[in-house]
Amino acid sequence: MATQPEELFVEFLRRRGFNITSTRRKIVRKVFSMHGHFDATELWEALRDDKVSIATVYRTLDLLERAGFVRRVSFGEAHAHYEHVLGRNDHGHLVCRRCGKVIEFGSARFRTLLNEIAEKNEFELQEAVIQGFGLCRDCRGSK
Amino acid sequence: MATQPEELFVEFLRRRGFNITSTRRKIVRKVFSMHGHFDATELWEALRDDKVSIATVYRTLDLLERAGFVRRVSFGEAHAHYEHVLGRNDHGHLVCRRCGKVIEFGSARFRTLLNEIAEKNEFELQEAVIQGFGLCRDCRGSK
DNA sequence: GTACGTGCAAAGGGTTTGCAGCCGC
DNA sequence: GCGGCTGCAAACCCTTTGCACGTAC
Repeated sequence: MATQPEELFVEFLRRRGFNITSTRRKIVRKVFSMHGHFDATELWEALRDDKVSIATVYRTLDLLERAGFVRRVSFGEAHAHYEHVLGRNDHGHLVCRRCGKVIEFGSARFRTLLNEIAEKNEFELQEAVIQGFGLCRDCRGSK
Repeated sequence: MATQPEELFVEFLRRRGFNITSTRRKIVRKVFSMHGHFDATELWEALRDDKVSIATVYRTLDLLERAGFVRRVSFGEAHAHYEHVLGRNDHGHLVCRRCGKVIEFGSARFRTLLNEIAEKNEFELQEAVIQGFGLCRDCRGSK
């Protein structure tokens, strides 16, 4: 049984009847080599040697998101950011409004609370977003 | 001392040296007559009789956001949503991915947890976003 | 060989901006 | 009257899409 992201994605494609192409392999590989968060353009630039079009980057990110390999996150900017999901625990973000730095923290306790609330509302919870906005240590002083 | 949103906003404008215009008054008034969440276009349509341009709607929303009268919220769509803030408690959202319904819940306990985490990271917390995505009661069945 | 995937360029949708005229102060 | 405010239209940016060609199967 496959455990590498690339192979897991290939399995996903096979199971769903999608073609397994070298472009898709290159993109997944790159996605999982990215540290932290990235947007579509950053990913595309990281792939410049592979001559992949930005359109295909978007299409593959969409596929990866549906497959649950990648999660779209929003840091208050207009455009989307992504993070890969495999082998990561639930976590939230503290986002600095001044320098954009993102601090992650475990969000298990938030999950528990939110599950209670979802249950009370007969809501089927699929995903939780826990984020704090403000100023990081380095930026507090230079207000 | 003013307590109506419109008068509070006028005070804010005066204090900051902005002009108090009839357009700005119309927009605040309409913002605080909106129930729940709205986007810029919905607000603009609600103002159609007042012949306000969409550009001014955006500019005034920006002003209202800086003044802390309005909060920008993201429901996973590409464009921004807003909600007014005055006289409202901290709350989070459960967003239905199928029908878009938004259920609000009190988020005081989340705040407490998040404050602890912020403190540990020497992070100055200004705002918290607590959101759950999934399926509401009505949409669970018709999956 | 057929259907799906890709690159390219153009279109799309939400948001911002430059500018000329208008209005608050 | 001056400087900020507004409407208009054009510009912007990120994202999606139509189409012709390429590639997996």
